[in-house]
Amino acid sequence: MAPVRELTVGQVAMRSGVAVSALHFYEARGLIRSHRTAGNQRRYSRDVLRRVAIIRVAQEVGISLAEIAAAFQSLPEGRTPTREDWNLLSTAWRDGLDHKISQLKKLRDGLTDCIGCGCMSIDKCPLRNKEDRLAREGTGARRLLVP
Amino acid sequence: MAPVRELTVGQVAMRSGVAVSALHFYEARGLIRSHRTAGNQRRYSRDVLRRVAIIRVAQEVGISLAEIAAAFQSLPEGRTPTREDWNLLSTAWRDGLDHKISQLKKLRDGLTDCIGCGCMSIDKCPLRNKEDRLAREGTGARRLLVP
DNA sequence: GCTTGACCTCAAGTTAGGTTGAGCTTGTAG
DNA sequence: CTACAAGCTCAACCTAACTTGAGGTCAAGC
Repeated sequence: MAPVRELTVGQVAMRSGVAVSALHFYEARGLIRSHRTAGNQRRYSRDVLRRVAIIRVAQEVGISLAEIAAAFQSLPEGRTPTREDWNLLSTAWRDGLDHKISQLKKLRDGLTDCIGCGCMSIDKCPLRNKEDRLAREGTGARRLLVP
Repeated sequence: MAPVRELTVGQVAMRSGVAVSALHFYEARGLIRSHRTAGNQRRYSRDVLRRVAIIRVAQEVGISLAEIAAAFQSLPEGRTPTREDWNLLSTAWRDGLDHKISQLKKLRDGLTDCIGCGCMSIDKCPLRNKEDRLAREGTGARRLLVP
């Protein structure tokens, strides 16, 4: 059987469903890595597919590329990450995810309660958190927080 | 006791925790409404605070302003929304929120399983959905979907 | 009556996350 | 060996969601 072949950008794009330009972009942001052939073309090892899959899912739930990149720092540099490595990553995200899930549930179930409760002065409404988590973190577009 | 006083932008900004410029912006986007004094200054009725609170919470979970605006279309034009009105709104969002919640749970609980399972060909991985929900909806920044 | 702070408008700038296009190089199939 | 698809780089463009700044108005206190 064929040895573990390396992938071209096009192949990664096909299999992961993201555009080549996005892969270039992720690489520039340090989310994925490649090495080059003699002819300066990118080659990826197979685990890039896992990374990309995680990137997409994480993004879909509102985690920024910067945060994903930060989380990926915990992954090993040289070798292909093991199941354990990935597990650590999801554990690191757990608190943020838990918070997000509870916010979503509140929005889903409790919108009316909270909205109707007359407690709209920000510092008291349970929907809003006293820590002012929405405080700016620089200018520009406001990002979702999963600290 | 004082009658129901109208609020100035500054007051709304203070009480809601969002910048005056953001309130202008929301108004331009049709998310909130005001009328003007003789001197061309904005005055808001109290229920703007509820709207703003919802906007912030909805944003925090990844709903775009456009989607929020669309949902707000269901609110009554002339009168202050009742608890029932708000309830309808959250009901309308329920499916999207349910989906998001399940995605988050998968990410939280199942990252390792899925990542480790070797099923990384997109069309088969349970973390990814076959409907290609990530398909582009125009160019530019990719938005979270809560359809 | 004047000053001070809150408002107003409108244009331009910013960040995130990519896409698009031009111009040039690689690699593979016929 | 020659097409021609795939790659490469780099700069420019795009949307969302705001902020910043310039230049001018309004209103309440002293």
